Amino acid sequence: MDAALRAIADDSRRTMLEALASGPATAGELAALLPIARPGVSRHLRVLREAGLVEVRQEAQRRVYSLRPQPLAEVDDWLTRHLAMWEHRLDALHTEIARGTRARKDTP
Amino acid sequence: MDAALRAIADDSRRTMLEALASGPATAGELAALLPIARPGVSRHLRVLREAGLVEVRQEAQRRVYSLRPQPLAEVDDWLTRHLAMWEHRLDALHTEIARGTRARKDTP
DNA sequence: CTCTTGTGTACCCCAACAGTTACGTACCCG
DNA sequence: CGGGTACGTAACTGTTGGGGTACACAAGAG
Repeated sequence: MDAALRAIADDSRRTMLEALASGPATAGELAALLPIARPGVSRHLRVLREAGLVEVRQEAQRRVYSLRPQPLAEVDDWLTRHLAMWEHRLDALHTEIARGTRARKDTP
Repeated sequence: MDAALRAIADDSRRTMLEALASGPATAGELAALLPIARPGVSRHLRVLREAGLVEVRQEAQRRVYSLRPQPLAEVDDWLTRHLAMWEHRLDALHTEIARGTRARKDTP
């Protein structure tokens, strides 16, 4: 999950994922719509592959990449769960404060 | 949203956020439970503050940081929306493939 | 067996960043 | 007014990571 999170923290890689969302594409096609050269794209694809976010299918000389959203679903799960906890915690704090912040000084 | 995503891609900063989830804490307290020195923590806090993930309240000489989950909620939204789209897209591709991948060769 | 195409890898460069120590600053206490 | 405390910032350093160029390599085309 950590790898996936770090992977999507990069702009270029997010763009590549969004492109792959419209269907599988070869490395060259992905490179065509990015402002960076092919080798750079190749390296980005390696990161995405190692994070489990894409998978490759060798088709003659072409390497066709396709999306694999599972790891992102895990990230989403993690975020959703933690957000729920945190927001709940914050609500509790706010009502506690509303009931009187003075209590703080009584418990150093 | 981008800033928040980059911010939580870092291990130390995620740890700090999780600590803050149990209630506000001072910079020193946060530094105490991390393996890095206070100045480093201070800079991490700056990143989190600029991403809108925490807010500060000056209390005498102490600076009390508290969680502000809104930006994370935006990240979660983004992820959820895109995941829904992508998984839907993948399902469509799979059924299309099930119906016969031969069609591919007919439309070069 | 060459030649071209499509990709990945090796190597180098540079910018960004995490971490450190040293220092400045604001605040309460006496 | 000192003096200690809790921070942040400045300056420096080592490491990481993205970018490019040059090259290696597999596979179909001829």
